[in-house]
Amino acid sequence: MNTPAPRAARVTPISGFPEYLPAERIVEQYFLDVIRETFELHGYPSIETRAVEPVDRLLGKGGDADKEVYGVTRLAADEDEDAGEVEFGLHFDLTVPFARYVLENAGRLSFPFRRYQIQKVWRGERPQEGRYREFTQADIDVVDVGELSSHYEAEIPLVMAEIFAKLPIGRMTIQVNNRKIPEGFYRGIGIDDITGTLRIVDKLDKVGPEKVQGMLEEAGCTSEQAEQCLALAAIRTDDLGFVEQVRALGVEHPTLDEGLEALSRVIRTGMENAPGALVADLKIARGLDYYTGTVYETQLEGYESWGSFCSGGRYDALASDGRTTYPGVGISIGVSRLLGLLLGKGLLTASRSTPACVLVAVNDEEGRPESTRIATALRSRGVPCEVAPKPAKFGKQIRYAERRGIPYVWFPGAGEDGGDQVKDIRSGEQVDARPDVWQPPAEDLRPQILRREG
RNA sequence: GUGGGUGUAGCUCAGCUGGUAGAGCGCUGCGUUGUGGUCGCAGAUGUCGCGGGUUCAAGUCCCGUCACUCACCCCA
Repeated sequence: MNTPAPRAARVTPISGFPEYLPAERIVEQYFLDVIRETFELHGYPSIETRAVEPVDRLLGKGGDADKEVYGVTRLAADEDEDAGEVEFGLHFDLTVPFARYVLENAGRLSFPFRRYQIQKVWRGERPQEGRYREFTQADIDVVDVGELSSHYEAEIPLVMAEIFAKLPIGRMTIQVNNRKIPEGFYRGIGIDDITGTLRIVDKLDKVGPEKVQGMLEEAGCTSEQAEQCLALAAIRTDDLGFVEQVRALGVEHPTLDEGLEALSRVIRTGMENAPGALVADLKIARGLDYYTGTVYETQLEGYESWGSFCSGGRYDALASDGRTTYPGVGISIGVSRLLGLLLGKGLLTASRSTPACVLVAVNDEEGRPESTRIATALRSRGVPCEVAPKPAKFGKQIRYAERRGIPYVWFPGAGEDGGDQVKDIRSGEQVDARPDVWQPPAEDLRPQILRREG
C-alpha cells in the first residue's frame, strides 16, 4: 500500500444514467416489489432477456430507432475490420427482445403465453428531467398464435390499475382508445391517410385544437373533415357514454363499429373491476405504427405535463417467422420516469436509509460476541439489524443509528437485572427486552415509504 | 442533432472595475470520563472543470475544450 497515491481522477456523473442514494433505492425497491408481486398475483411468470440484440433486429421495426440504439463492441476488436459495422446493440425497449424470444422459443412455450419482464433499457437520446439514457421498464404482455382473444385487452390494464392503487402515489388514470375507432371514423368521412391523420391528432395535447385543425387542412382535409376529427378526439368519458357521443357525430363505418364494441368491453371490465381507473379517451393515438387495436396511456393527476408513465397496446403482428404470426397485447410502466418525478419533486421519501430496524450496541470489544449473538437471535425472527461498528460512547452509537434513521438501539446488559434493554430513539423510551421474544411494531420492521403532499 | 445556462470545500453557493480562497450546512474533536438530538468553543477539507493566451499578477479577461443542465425533437 505504499504506492504514491496518484491524483484521484475526478469523478463525474454521466448524464442520463441516474444512480440513487440508499434511501431513494429503498423507495425504488418498494415499487419494484409491488409491481412484481402484482404481476405474479395475476399469474404472469417472469423472464429476463439478454441486454443485447443484433442491431438489424433492433432496427427492424423501422422508424428512427437507429439514432437511439447504443452499439456494443469489443475495445480490442481488430481495427482493420470494418469499424462501421456494429453487430450488437443494447435493447431500447422490452418488446423487441420479447418478440425475438417468442420466435426463438415458440416450440417450448405454451400459448397463449404471458410473461412479465422488469429490466433496464437504454436509449441514446439527450436526457432531461424524467428522461434517461438508462432506465427501468416493467412490462407485461400476452401473446398467442394466429389469433389473440380480445378479452386480454380488457384484462391487462387491470393489472396496472391494481399496481397504481397500491403505490403511495396520486391518482393514475389509464386512458384507453381503440385505433379502429379513429380509423373507421376517418374512412367514414372520406379520409384515406389514416396514420398521417393520427399523427397529427396525436399532437393535440401539445399544440392545441386550432393548430391541429390547420395541420389537418394542410394535409389535405376539408375544414369539415378536420372539425369532425377534432370532435371525435374531444370525446372522453369514464363510462360507456362515449358510444352515444360518437354515434351523435353521424359517421358510419364497420371498422368504427368494431372499435366501439372493443373499447366498450375494455371500459366495462374496468368499471366492474377497477372503478375509476380507466377512462375512454378518443384522442389517444400512440405514435407507433404497429399498434392495431386497443392503445393505453397513463397520466398522474396533477402532473399531466409529464406525459405517460405507462403505455402500450395491441399488436396484431408482435412477432412473425414468415409462416406464423403472433399477435400480442402489452403494457409497460416507466419505473424510472415515475420515480424520477416523485423523488425529484420530493414527494416520496423513505423513513430511513437502511433496512436495519435495530442497532445492537457494543459495550466494549470483549462484548462484541454477545452483541453478535443478540443480532443473530433478532435476525432469526426476521428483525433486520446490525451491530455497532465500534464500542464508542453510547451517545455516539445512538447517533450512528439516528443518522441512518434506525429507530431502535439495543443495549446488552443494561437492565437492572443484567438483562438487555432496547431504546426507541425517537421517543427516548427504553425498556427491558429479550432478543428471543422482542418484536418491533409492524410499521417499524421495514422502512416506510412516506408521501409528502406537494 | 440545434439553441441557451452553469462548472469554486462532501452539499448549496458568494467572490465587484484582475491584487495571496470565503460563508452556511455537513464532518471531526472538546465542553459532557459511557445514552444522541439543543447550545458553545476549536479544527480539517480546494488541481477555482481542463488546456492555452493576455498580464508584473487570472477564480475573475480572451480563445478552445470537456462535463453537467434546461429547451426543441422524440419517447417511458
